[in-house]
Amino acid sequence: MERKYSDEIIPDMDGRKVKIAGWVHDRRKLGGLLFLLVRDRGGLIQVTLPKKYVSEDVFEKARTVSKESVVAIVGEVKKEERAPRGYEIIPEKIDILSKAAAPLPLDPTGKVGVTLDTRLDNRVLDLRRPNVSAIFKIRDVMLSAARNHLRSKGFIEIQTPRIISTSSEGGTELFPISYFEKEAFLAQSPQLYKQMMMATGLDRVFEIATYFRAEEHDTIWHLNEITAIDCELSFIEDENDVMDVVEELVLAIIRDIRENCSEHLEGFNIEIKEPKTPFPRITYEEALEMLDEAGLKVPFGEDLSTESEKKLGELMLEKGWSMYFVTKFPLRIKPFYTMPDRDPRFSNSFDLEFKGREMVSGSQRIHDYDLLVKMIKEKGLNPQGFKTYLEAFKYGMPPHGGFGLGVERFLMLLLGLPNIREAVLFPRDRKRLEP
RNA sequence: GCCCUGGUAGUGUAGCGUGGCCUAUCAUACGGGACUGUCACUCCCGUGACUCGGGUUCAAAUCCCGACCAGGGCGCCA
Repeated sequence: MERKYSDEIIPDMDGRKVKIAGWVHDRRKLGGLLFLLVRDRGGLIQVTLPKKYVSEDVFEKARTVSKESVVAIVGEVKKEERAPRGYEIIPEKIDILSKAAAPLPLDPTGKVGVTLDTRLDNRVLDLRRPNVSAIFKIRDVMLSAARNHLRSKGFIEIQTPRIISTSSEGGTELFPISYFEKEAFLAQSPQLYKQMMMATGLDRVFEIATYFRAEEHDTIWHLNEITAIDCELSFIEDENDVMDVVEELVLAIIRDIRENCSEHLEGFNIEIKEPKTPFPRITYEEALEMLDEAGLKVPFGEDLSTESEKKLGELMLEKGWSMYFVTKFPLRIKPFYTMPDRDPRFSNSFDLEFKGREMVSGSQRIHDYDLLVKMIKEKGLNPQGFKTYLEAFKYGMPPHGGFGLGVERFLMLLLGLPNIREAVLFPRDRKRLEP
């Protein structure tokens, strides 16, 4: 008999024999009456066992089966107003496919609290909780929305190497790995490769992939293994064209989630609103002025501290803006490939801020070979290490720009998750390598 | 890397300031029992813990030192 999911059964199927399967979520014993709540991907199903009407064997199995055991049940659908879904199953057969050990290391029904550490140690059980798995159903919609949107805008999806040689954009630390007789590293971003793609004539590319950062940070906001949506596009005027792409992408994702995730969003105490558009584009200098007026001094030329970034978020939210760009960062604090502004102190760069946190970072890139070599040297890096990257700029490179969007950060901010680790199935941080 | 806070049954917690009355609280889970409409069912009985190592003291869950682990903030970083 074909298995049915709980949400495929309706009260009108009264009298039909069905097979269901799932985990024993809870059990309520009332002497001669026993309720078994079975959880599957579609939710919970009530299996009702009146002692008089089911076989002794079936009743005994249901009475003694441990919570979270996997069961398959064949029974009759009974329309019943007193049951949670308007129907219940009266079983004629119960197979215990896998017994769960007791007691459980955490409570999937969520009756008692549990710390994040315990949850992550027992992540598989944790993910059985509907509120937890909902995050990943939403994440799925997020990435699918991003793909659909970008494709509709003429971007093609690419895959660049995760294993890279020494040459990199500098900045963040890399994880070294052993690659036969050579030294190699895990990719921190697809930056150099996606730029090289601009010299191929593909014009617009995107990549959704995992990257590795060997930073020893330890916050609710950082991971050592992250997922990013990276885009790069050619023939732009300046960074404003890139910001247009970011804005449309972010809006497309939020709209898709609002449309398709209402069920998954139920457990979150949050209403996802479409941010006010167009997103303001305030320059670094303007941001500094706003902060100065609010009593927060940021030394000119320095990056915004966490405190000032959060403060700026508050100031913007007061004006009704939950999402906004900060543009024209000092060239000095940006990577070598960032296009300088007409005012050489600044750069054609931007961050997209959401709730006072950086979620996207992007810029117009340098497409001129000589300027690029000059900037590499100015950053104290050796052009020799960027040989293959630089080759791509020698034989015709269009003006281009791009950005990277942190998927976990977006998900965390959108859903109001208290810790970025919640947005990853199996987070990797400074201390955690298991599970 | 720095600063702050914490570590008590399977899980989540109370107790710690002012050491003794802790034979360590409560909830939930777990085992047993009663119960035919539960939906955090209810009720009765039971099992189960002071992170580790030193120290102070007549006496340490409680005070001190160290280690390990965790939570938060900052830095670095995106």
